[in-house]
Amino acid sequence: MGRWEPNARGRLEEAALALYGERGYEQVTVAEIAARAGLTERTFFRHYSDKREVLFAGSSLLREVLVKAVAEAPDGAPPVDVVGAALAAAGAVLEERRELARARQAVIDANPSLQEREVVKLATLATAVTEALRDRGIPEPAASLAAQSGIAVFRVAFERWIRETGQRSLPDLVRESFDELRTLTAT
Amino acid sequence: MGRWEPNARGRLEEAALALYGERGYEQVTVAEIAARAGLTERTFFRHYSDKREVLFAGSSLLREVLVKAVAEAPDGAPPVDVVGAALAAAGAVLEERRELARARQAVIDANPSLQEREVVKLATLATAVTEALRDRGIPEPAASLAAQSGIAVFRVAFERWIRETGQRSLPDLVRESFDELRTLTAT
DNA sequence: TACCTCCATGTCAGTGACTGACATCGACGC
DNA sequence: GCGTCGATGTCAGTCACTGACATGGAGGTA
Repeated sequence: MGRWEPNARGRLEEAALALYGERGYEQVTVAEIAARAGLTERTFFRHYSDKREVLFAGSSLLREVLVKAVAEAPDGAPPVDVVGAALAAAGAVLEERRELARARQAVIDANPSLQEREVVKLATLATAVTEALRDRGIPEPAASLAAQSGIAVFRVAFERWIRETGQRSLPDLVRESFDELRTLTAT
Repeated sequence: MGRWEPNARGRLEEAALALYGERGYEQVTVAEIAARAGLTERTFFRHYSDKREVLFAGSSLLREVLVKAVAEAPDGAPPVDVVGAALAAAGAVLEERRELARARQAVIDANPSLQEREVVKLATLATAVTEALRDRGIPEPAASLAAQSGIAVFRVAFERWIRETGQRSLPDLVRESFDELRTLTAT
């Protein structure tokens, strides 16, 4: 057994989400989060660059999944389909963490500075997808347009998925929202 | 004459831009900005919610111009033209402050946390335009699409305007970029 | 076994952004 | 003249975030 309990990051993220949910983001100090995780404030800042970032660590996983899915799409597939498949893959990742995602989103929705960070993270995802598309040889501005529209679709689907008590899976909702965009732009 | 020098906000903004430009955003303290403006740190925070906001105060003027232009566009004009006219109006506002805009953008481009705030401000502008369009009876998703594409066009034109030493005015560049978008989407 | 290096974490002392409470004092209306 | 108002000052405090240095188990090496 190590000198320290394992999975410090996991404990920090769990503690932060719980405390932010209980008392609101601004009413929680980093020292409290760290204490709840059995760590010190200094260690928190070694893992996360700031107090918000602890809520957004998962977005790097999402980015990897998106980029990988774009890279591995069949040759010659149209950009729209490539992005659609990538978004469905990302949706599948979140599908298994629905309650977590819901709690996290509630915290973000209650605080403007967290929304600010969320917007940036989404923009980062769009940029990553754009670059992955360009690596497939898709030229601008098609790459940017497809990526940004795709992220917009994902937001819509994600919001429905969070809001509904329903049975539909996130990948299904992504496909559905995507079809709506297709319908719109086909007119 | 008043008890205080007039135009405290103007002095704060000028001092902040100058200091950020000279030494970089992070190397400047709010106390220094306030001192240069002949005020105290506390007064700075009465005018601006945080250290970044002093650079973005002008965006509310831009929002007003955009919303007003959208509202006053001729009845029955297609959304695209409404947005185009609004962007040109906003461009005209900035046209008179080119060196200011250039200095400000250089500061923003040099600091990620300022870029974060900029992204949020642009999103806010897009939302305002969307609402103004909906007030004209333009339904979703046309309103959102037109607004967001419009802001994207504005960003492209603005970047060219900042970068070029050229003679072309920002409103002209806005129209030019807008035509490029039209060409793209017409295919 | 003894030793050594690594590295995640702890400890401590800062700096600076931001806030709340209260004081000040010209302008302005009465 | 007098009272209110509003922009600013003053002061003390909290907390996010950082740099420098200490600690001690893990895992490798002689």
